Amino acid sequence: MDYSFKAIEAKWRKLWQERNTYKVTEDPNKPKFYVLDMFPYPSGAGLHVGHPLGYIASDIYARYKRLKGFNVLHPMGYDSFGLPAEQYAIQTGQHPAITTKENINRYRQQLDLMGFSFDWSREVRTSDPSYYKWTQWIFKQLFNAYYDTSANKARDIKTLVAQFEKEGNLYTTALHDCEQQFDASAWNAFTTRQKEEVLQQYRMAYLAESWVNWCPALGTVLANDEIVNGVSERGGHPVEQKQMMQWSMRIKAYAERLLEGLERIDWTDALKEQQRNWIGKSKGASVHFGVKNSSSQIEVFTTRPDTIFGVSFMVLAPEHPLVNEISSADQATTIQAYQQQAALKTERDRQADVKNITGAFTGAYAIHPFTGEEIPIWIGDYVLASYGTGAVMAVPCGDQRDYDFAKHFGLPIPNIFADQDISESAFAEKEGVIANSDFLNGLDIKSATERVIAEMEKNGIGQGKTNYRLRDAVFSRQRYWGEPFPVYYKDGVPMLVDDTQLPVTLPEVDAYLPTENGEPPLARAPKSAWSCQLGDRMEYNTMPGWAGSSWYFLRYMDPYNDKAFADPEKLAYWKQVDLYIGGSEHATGHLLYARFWTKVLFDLGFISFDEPFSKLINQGMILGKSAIAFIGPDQKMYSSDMLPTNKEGFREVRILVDLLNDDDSIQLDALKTWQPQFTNQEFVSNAQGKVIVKREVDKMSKRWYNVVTPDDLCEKYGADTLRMYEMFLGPLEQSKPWDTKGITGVHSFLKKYWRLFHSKGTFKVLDNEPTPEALKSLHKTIKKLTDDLDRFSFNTGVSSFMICVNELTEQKCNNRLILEQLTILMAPYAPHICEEIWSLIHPEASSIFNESYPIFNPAFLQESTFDYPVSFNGKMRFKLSLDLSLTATEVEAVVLSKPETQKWLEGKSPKKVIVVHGKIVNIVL
RNA sequence: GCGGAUGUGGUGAAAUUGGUAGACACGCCAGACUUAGGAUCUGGUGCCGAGAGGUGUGCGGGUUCGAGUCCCUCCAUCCGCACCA
Repeated sequence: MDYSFKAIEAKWRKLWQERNTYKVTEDPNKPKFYVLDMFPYPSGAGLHVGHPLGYIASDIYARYKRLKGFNVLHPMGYDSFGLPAEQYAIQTGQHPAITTKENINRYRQQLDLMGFSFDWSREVRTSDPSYYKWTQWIFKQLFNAYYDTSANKARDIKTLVAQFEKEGNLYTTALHDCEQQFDASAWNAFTTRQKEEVLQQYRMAYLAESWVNWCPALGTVLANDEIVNGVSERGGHPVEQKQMMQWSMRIKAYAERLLEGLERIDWTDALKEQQRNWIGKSKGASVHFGVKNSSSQIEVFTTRPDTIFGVSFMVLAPEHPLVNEISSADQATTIQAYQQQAALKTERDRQADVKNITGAFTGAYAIHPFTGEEIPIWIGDYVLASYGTGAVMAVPCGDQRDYDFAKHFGLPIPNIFADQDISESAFAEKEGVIANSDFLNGLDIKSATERVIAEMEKNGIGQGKTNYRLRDAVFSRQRYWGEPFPVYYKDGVPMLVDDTQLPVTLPEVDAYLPTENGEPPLARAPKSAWSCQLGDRMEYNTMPGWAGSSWYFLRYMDPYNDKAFADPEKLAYWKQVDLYIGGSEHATGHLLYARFWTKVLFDLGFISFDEPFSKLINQGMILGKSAIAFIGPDQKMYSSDMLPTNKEGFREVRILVDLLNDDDSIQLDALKTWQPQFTNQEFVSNAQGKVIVKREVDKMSKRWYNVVTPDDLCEKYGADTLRMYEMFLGPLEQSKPWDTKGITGVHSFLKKYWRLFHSKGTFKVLDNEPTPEALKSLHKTIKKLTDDLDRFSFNTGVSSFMICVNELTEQKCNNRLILEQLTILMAPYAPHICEEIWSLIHPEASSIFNESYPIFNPAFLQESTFDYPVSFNGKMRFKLSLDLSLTATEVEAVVLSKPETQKWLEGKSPKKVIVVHGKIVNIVL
């Protein structure tokens, strides 16, 4: 009987579904294990071979853990709100829900082909009202929370309100943006609206006028992580800075804990560094500078307070609120011109224009807090309004940007470093001795920093401060296809929709575009279209893409619960995700936000853990190999080995990779029917009559015509072959180009495995006594496989199976015990074929995945002899089989007595002989 | 500029604590079987060399009896961040 993978795979897909093989329920008698994939956004393009890479790895691991006796939660779902469906809706008028559903069906079909062990009964979709009901509910918890810096946790806003009623905000330890101070009687005298305006400055989810990244082409704001190189991540449209009233999340409150938590989780250093970098902690001091002839003060943040005596000017961001107030009359025009010019520049222009130094003098002077000297105040767009305080004390001798600014505008550059030459550039090293600095003279940087901060704190000039680059996350989007907020407005005051009225479902609209007044699409919905109609109006913004994905891993634990986002007992059973697999592109988006929400839910007592993903692996990207053909000036297509040296007038065209033969030659007839432009194409073929293309590695994408789909490969080789081949390609974390050629090796391996059980076309295993060789092959494989899986080395696992099958074939082994255990070992990698084999051995069994994993027995690997490699000066020359009972001294004696050794000694006597028992012999000449 | 990762045959790669470099595959070469084969099987295959042998893990140094692995300098590629005070 041949290995008819198609029939086998179809059969088991059906039976697994019928038998609910992968359904899992909480079982207190078993240890749990939670294996999660980053759920996909179901795009219209479907899956290519790169997408399932991580799913295959997680599936293998989930099945392995299950065979090891764990109760494994391994769910899948869809991150189904998002821009592409909405853009498509704008173009076609088709409701995004319909497109999304179609795409999900297509994804599901493709995923099913691969034989994953997902418990589909737990599927979640973020765009499903029964799901986003709880996204809205969590938003409400965030709205009703503030951050208490003394307890270092989020708390119910009621606690804060009670405090305000008792003593105002004079002694509060809550984190806030509130500049107003009030006592209890003042608070109690506030109107509802005034109270809410104050509370907004404390809430974890808050409404505020803030600088946002506005993308005019998409008609919405974007979070920082949604912008790549100054343009939108989706679509690549330009982004500008704009002040708008927006919902935000006070993620800054968690900066330190997000940093600290990284110490406790098993993620790669690369990813942790990316998050650390994004959070951007820097220690320094906040210093207040008085302004001449003004009561205003300028607060600056500096990481180098030790250089305070080197300050020769100050620079404010053009948008700094004090600029207009302090500018002198004669400079006002210049300043305004500069401000306008800066405002016109997009973030991208500013970035592109780093070398171009610009700025303007305000005409005002600051007073140096220690020397009392007058310091000119400038504005310049190299100072960012959104970082620190939007103002810097410029120390040109110690900072290159300040140095360049000073040179450009002819400002003084006093040197405060002993023995440092600053005639060419600033001295920015973190080691040195301070000079010309009054009480800091002679101190090194570290002690000077401590000393000056102490002095500042004593005189009330400033204090030590830690600053973070992380900014609060903008949470509203002016889009249709997202979660509506559970918020309405009454007299301009935002109010929460009551839990009983959740979910606030997405209302139908007549178009998925902003209104004429520039309001978000939801403003188009008539009152009657809303699931609830409260106050003067509902909130028209929707939540960003990361809202639903920040907590979905919790919903899998209890996806149908309509009383809570998940049952506390189930949450307590499954806890964190033990293994999370997905791409590294989410480093500063999803992975940060999910950690943030988890910490808030933890603080508020809803869950018992404050990190969502205890181990995370980033799978590498599978790249495509594009096919490039050359069209000559004569419009003929040249085989790449027929190109003239002078390629002038030649152009390159990309050809669909499906049109290639294995030797990279084009199937010419297929090409002619592929696109009309090639219908009458003429060719310059090579000596073999072929037209060969050049292969180039690109991202796998439709636009490069280099997409390889899992469907085609499943059809041709079967899912088991594809699964194993994807693992065999190389280490999971590594990016690598896809090359279908090698797949035949894995496919013939599976056939070879199949043949172990079949002699002369019939299935046959024997109950004889296993041979020591077979036991050795098996147990070597058990050990290797377990080690490999424990370190997520899936590629070497596949090799081990090949070695084992090669050895057993060599030994003509068809012993039942050996082959059974091998089959269980292989089942996580190749579930269909192994399940089929298992059913042939055990017709009564419902699934191989109810068996238990083989146990390694070192006794079978014990050897009595060892082939010692004998090296001379570290270079291996020959091998010598010796009894392992020989001691090192005995080994040395035997080795030295051998004629082989004498030959390599060339009459010399060895200086030294090193014998490592059971490892190596090295003779030093 | 800062941070991270990676450099090993024609190709994908392996070598887990310093101990036989290139496992396992693809490809290629030779052969067997075959009407045929994109089937199956056998043997070979880092490079130089007829051979003995030499040489070899991005470059250059170092530590060691012994280095792909540890240390230092440099180079290249990829990724992330970036006028962050």
